[in-house]
Amino acid sequence: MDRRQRKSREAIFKAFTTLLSKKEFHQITVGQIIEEADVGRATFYAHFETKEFLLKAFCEELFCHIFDTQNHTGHDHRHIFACDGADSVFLHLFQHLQKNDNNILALLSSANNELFLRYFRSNLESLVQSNLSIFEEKKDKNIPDDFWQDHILSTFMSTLKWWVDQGMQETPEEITQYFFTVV
Amino acid sequence: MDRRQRKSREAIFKAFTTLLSKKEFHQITVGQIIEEADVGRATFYAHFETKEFLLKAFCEELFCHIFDTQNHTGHDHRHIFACDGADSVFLHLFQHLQKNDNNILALLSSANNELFLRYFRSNLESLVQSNLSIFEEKKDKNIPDDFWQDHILSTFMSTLKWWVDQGMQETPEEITQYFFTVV
DNA sequence: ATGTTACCGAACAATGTGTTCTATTACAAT
DNA sequence: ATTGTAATAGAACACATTGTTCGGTAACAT
Repeated sequence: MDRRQRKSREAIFKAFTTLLSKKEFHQITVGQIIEEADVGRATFYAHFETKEFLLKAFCEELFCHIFDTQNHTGHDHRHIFACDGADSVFLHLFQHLQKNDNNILALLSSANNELFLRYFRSNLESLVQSNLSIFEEKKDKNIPDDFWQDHILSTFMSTLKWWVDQGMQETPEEITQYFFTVV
Repeated sequence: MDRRQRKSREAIFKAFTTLLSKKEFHQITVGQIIEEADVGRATFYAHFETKEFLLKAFCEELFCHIFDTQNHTGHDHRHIFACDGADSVFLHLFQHLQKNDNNILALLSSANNELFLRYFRSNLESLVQSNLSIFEEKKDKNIPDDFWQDHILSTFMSTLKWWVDQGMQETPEEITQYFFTVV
């Protein structure tokens, strides 16, 4: 990719992150983004159709980074699926989130970001699906599979949200224990 | 209240409900509301500061109707707290929602309405608080009280959302059973 | 060195918001 | 029934935001 393109794209992402830490998504304007990013208006629209597409691209990069199953060799970052052995993927995910990469928590805790939460949830969905066996013993036979799956997903999301809203005072291990206790 | 005022207010509420059943909140404009309600622009702003305040007022009336503890005598509507005896308030709430008063389900199932969900949740909060004892036996002592309370609340919300999104094929009794099973 | 491509900056139309004004009409109280 | 009050319609208005277009400039790859 052209260096200029990359620079503009990154400047926009950076500006977007900065603004997201200060205010909600829907009250951020394109004008603010391009001012913060110091790029021209036309440049923004050359990169992203609308503000929503920016969020979409932003989430995709973020979730790719967090959820991606592939190991990027030569990369010091360990993906959650690369974890060796005993730890649950959920603990690993909580640990990962605690680092607050890319200021992701600002998105989780701010008031309105249901779009972000939807992306997060849908990315988490496949993770839960491939780990359903962990919860098999806890499942009651009287409830449908998809309801059960939805419940695990929802419980993870609300646990995470509760953790962040409370200021993340618990360790990832504790929060994982809470999660497994209630589910 | 002046009959003209009441008429305008109701016309706006009605138009708002109609529009909400067709599209998401954020893509409804004031222009569309006043056209549907057939009131003047200035009239709308004489009643509501902004579109958000309209939603706020709308939710307050709705939740007052559903959650209010007072019995309006001479009113054929039975409030959930007026239920006599054995049934849980949660079953009663599911039953109530099944009737789809005021098209409330359009708000629950449509894509973006996190504002509505927040109102719903905060209204439900006190209901859960005053019924915490029901779940006392299920509570694990290793988790904090507020986490437990948040979990019950979140589980109810996600159960309701799942029910609506799936087309409400289960009876209120079944869905209540699901709810109590997973919580 | 050259052709391509992204960039800036400004201007632009289109849409939506919230305010203000005047004239009109419904209302309530006497 | 009359009269003063208050809500309304309707239009105009300033303002903000969106997304597009265009010409000139500078960075890029080869």
